Amino acid sequence: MAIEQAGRFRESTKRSKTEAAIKAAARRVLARDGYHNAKISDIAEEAGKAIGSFYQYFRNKEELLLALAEEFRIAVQDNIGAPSGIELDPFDNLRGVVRAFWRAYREHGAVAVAVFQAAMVNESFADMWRQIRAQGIRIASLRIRLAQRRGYCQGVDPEVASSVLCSMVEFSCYNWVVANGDLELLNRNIDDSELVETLTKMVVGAIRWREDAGH
Amino acid sequence: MAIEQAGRFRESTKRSKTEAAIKAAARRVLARDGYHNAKISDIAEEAGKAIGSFYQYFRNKEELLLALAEEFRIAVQDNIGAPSGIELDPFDNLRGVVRAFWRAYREHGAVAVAVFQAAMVNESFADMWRQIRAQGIRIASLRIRLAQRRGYCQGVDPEVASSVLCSMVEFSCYNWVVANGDLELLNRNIDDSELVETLTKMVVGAIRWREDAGH
Amino acid sequence: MAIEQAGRFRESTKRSKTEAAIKAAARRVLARDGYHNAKISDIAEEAGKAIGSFYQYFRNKEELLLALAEEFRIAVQDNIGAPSGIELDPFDNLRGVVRAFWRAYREHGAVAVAVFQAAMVNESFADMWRQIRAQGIRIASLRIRLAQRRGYCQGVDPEVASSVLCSMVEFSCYNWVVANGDLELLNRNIDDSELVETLTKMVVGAIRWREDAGH
Amino acid sequence: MAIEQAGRFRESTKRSKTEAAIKAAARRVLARDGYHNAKISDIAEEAGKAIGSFYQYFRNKEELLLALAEEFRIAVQDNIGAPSGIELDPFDNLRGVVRAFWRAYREHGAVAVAVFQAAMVNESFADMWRQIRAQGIRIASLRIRLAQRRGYCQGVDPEVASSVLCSMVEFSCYNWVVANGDLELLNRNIDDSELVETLTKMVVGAIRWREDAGH
DNA sequence: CATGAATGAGACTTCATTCAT
DNA sequence: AATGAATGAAGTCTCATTCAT
Repeated sequence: MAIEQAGRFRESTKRSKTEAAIKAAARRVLARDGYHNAKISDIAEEAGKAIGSFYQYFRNKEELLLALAEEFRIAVQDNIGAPSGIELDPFDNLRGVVRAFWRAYREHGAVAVAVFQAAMVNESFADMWRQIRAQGIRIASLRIRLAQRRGYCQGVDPEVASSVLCSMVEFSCYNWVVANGDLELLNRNIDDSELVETLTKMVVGAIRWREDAGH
Repeated sequence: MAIEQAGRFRESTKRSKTEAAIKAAARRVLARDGYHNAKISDIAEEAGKAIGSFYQYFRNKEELLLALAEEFRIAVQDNIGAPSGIELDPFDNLRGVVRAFWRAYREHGAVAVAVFQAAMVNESFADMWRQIRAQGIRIASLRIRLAQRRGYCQGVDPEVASSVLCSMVEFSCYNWVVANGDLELLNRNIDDSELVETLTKMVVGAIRWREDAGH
Repeated sequence: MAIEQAGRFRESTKRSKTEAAIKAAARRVLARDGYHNAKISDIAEEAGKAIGSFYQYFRNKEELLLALAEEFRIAVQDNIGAPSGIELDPFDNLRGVVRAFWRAYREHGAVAVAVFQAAMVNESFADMWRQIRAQGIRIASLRIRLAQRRGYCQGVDPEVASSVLCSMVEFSCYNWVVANGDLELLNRNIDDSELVETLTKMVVGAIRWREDAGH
Repeated sequence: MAIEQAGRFRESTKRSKTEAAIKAAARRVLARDGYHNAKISDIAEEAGKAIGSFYQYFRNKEELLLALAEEFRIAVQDNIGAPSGIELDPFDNLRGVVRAFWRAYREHGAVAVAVFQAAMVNESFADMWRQIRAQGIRIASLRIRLAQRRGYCQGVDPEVASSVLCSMVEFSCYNWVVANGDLELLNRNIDDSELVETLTKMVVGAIRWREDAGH
């Protein structure tokens, strides 16, 4: 029985090893070629496996991306979710969220972009994309309401403002993290921390204003 | 000679008529199907022309998009660039830019998105995309420098801040204008003017802050 | 205008020529390899066309067979339908039907068999097959009712008897016409007319009996 | 030695158990999906065995079907062949044969159909099919000769007539037994015994006629 | 013997592009 | 210039078969 268990264990290890190899290869190919240019055969080759092996684990490219996206979603949640003490100052809290998002993007950016690309062409990914965004918008809108109770950013709809906030963070990360974003443009060496710092300040600024503040 | 000129005129008119028909059809198909799903044959059919006619005017889909993008760039410039009196208050000025961008996006959104999609897959479009962004970043960074001279948003790099600003505007527009952005999410009837209003307030807020402002 | 018409005529001629070439090639390949072994590429090659040309005319193998089957159905109708004077002696009439069916099978056998093969695997062809059979059963059952009114084959259901009759004719034709049926078995030179003659006699015999006839 | 024998016995029992499970599963899958759609993996799964186990007992799908077909042939022989008292009236005798065939078909129809399907595509199965038919034709031709000696069905070749007879029986059984034959068509509840009864009457009628019988 | 992951040949299908009319 | 049939490269996916455990 010990042998049988060992056998099973070894087998399932082999199975998950191959799957992991394919996923890892997929992330690399996705990062390199983008979702639309990523061919199954390239992914298999990158993984050092036969094409058929891909289909042992995923029905097609969509299902693969679905699996990767799930991992991304979990990563974001793990980074953001847990310590988001609502008891904190809403601005400090937002700073934490931005940093967490940036970190997740740094690691899983290729997948996030791939989902985004797929969403442009495929309705089920468009849905997933909206879900992910909705999650972010909900989180941010809570902070905005808190800020409003303290007298800030009066007269704007919290969800709309939250949508803007998310766009700001997401797309900044996209343009900085993903292939040759604006950094090349800026032609200067600006390190991660400065980017996040500035982004955070502006996120906070975008909701920490009062109508009556003089110019 | 008069006849010849008339002939040429008629010819070029006819030529540009077919070309215009194809471009118009392309815009519709792009809006409907996205760049990657837009087939040459679909565009030709939508234009009521034969496939061969497409190749009479464009070498391939890229060239077509290049032409459309050029029109988009001009439209944005016409709306924003020229008369943007730098003499104005930088915040009022930014408000104008945001509104202009929104208007351009409303009209040419499909093309903008198509260029964006193409940029994810094709290096030459990625370059074009960066150019377009650079244009926007340069414009915004001027306003930020002005604001900084008045004591606002000290301690941030104007180009980085400008990059964030552009991301905020572009991606908000993207998510609102393009197919079922966040609006569906919000599940509420929010009209254009409120969206732009909020976006503008936040854009301004994002740079109109002082470190010493108490909570 | 004459030129335009000529052009159109020439073009449409070209179009239908290619389609006809593919259909003819398909019939040959179907006869040679059977439905399941017939590859699109083989058909295209046999027609001297590129694979892509096949798809210009048929969405897939099913649609091709559908078209061929329609021609078969029409051929059978043309051979049988028209002169089936119900005023004739029912037995003479049946003889004519058998001969007509045999002739149709001789010419379109490969298609008939292909439909039959496809019907074993594909529900929509199974339906078509049942339709074709139903047509035959209806025709035969009329003759059987006539025969019954004259006192023959009492006590059997006309539709069931008709089903048997059709099976007899169809499957005899199948086994004789299609690749090396029973003829090889018989190892003798038996010509068409004797086969049809015997088949006809037995078809007639199968319904021209009376219960009271002594052994 | 006793132990060794016991071991062998147990082994061979186990062996045949797995083999039997696969065969039984194959019959079910064949009935459900047809020969061409029946995948090895489906059969293995249906048997609750691993794919590899299939190859322990059969070299491929053909060999499996060969084995099943052999069982079918034996079943038909057992039902018909052996004790078919030639001393009986040839018509009574034919009735018995028809009933026997119908019974065999009812039980092993799926295999018979599978062999038939395979014969359409595969020369070695075509051979087997002809052998099986030849067997039936030989049996029936004997009865026909007997009938001819008594003055019936003069002027027809006994083998050809026998071929027709076999086609009638086989294909009627096929159309009635196999998925949604003509029964659906008839749209009526007709039970087995009536079908066999009618089939038998017509088989007999098909050879029990005299040229001189008046209309 | 049993297992089932790995393999890759082979079939299908799409679509950008060409070219003869 | 306009047309659209013809083309075939390239990608997707299936499934019989092998082989290491």
